[in-house]
Amino acid sequence: MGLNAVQLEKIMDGIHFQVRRFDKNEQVVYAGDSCTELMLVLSGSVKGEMADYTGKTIKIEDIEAPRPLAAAFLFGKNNRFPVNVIANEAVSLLCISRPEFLKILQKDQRILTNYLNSISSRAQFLSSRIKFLSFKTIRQKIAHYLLELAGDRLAVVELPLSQAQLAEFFGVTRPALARAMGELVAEGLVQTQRRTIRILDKQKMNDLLKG
Amino acid sequence: MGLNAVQLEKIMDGIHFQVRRFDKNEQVVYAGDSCTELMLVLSGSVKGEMADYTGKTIKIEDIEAPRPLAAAFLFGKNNRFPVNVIANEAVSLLCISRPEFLKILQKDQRILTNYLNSISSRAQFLSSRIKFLSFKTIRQKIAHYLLELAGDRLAVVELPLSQAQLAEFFGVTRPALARAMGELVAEGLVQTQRRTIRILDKQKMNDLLKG
DNA sequence: GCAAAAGTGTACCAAATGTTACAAACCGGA
DNA sequence: TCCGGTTTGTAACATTTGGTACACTTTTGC
Repeated sequence: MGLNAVQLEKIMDGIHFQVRRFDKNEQVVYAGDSCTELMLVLSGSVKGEMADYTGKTIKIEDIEAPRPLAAAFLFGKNNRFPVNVIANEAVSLLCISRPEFLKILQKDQRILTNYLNSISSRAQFLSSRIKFLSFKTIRQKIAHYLLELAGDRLAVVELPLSQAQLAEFFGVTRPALARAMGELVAEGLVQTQRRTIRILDKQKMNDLLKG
Repeated sequence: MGLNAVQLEKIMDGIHFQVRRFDKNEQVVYAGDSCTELMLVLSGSVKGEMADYTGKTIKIEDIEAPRPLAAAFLFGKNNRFPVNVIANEAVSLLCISRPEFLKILQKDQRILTNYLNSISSRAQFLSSRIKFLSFKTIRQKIAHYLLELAGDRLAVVELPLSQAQLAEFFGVTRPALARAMGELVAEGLVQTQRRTIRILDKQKMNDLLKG
């Protein structure tokens, strides 16, 4: 973060790289392709799609400039792309081979730090996601989610997602989520007014997580 | 990987570090502590424990020499240890501050590569674990697990885990796992003889994953 | 201000899994 | 060989969640 053109030019001096352009809907990489280069989205955006077992594809995520593509797969044991990548629009990608990229990392500490931060944050995100998925019941997921959102201080929280989005995030159906929420209300643990939720009994909410 | 004493000495030249020793059962770090140093287990082993919401602690993992401690938390957005770390036995730790460690990474490409590989592999592992957890039914988990184990060629696989261990890995109860397996047998998709499993119909097994 | 769309609360039944219990098959050592 | 512990197979019942449908409320766009 925070590199100007002059600094960039200095860093890229003596580094081999190439810029590739793709048109809208053009396939950038195929799932299973070997991942030997760092690919950076310079302009435009691409989407990662995973081939469903049925053959139909589902979108995993959008990657917009200036983010890297599959940063966790350039290194590590598995060097094959897990997804198909397709251009959302006209897009240009900066491609740098692994050895060249290592040179850059060794040359500039800011880039090294940024890259380490990026993949570390991803590992942390995945880790917290797994912790979340390990809660068995919907009640537990709600309790964990609300307590996290409220922190130590607050008793009233505003949901940042619609019920349907929240249900998808939880990996459950919307009616099931509404039902579980309704039970918590009936038991006097929370009060709800559409997206506004007041936590009445944090102690009991915590108890839910004991399993 | 693959650094001898002379090489190490050369790398560590001019680097500030310290070696700390802990006795058995001594607490090495507290959950919530800020993580500003790389900590490397030189000898002995430590365990990571998470404080349950009940107050009781559960063991997360053992870390033995020569592995690093919480490598994903030295960088990234969240720089606080997620777990308590306690010495399993007399243990010595090599501690290097983040700036000093960055110096090392810039100085030696092998260490840089090793470190990048380590974090990346972890992210990949977590990612595949999430994919696995996202299968809804036990049948799907079994199918995915067996197909992965068998690969393209084999039809007969030997389970490396007991049914109880497998159930825990799947995050389900043992009887439920046995029941689901029994149904697959009844439907003629597999044959089982305790831990030995023959996949009779790979096509149908694949179809299960379509959901 | 009205109509359409989106979001929410609730009910019903079906499907999947957890819980508990017990019997049968295996395995190791005396 | 026999015995005890472990692993595996199975059953009955309770609980949780998914699937679907529908009424109601709120927001959005015209």
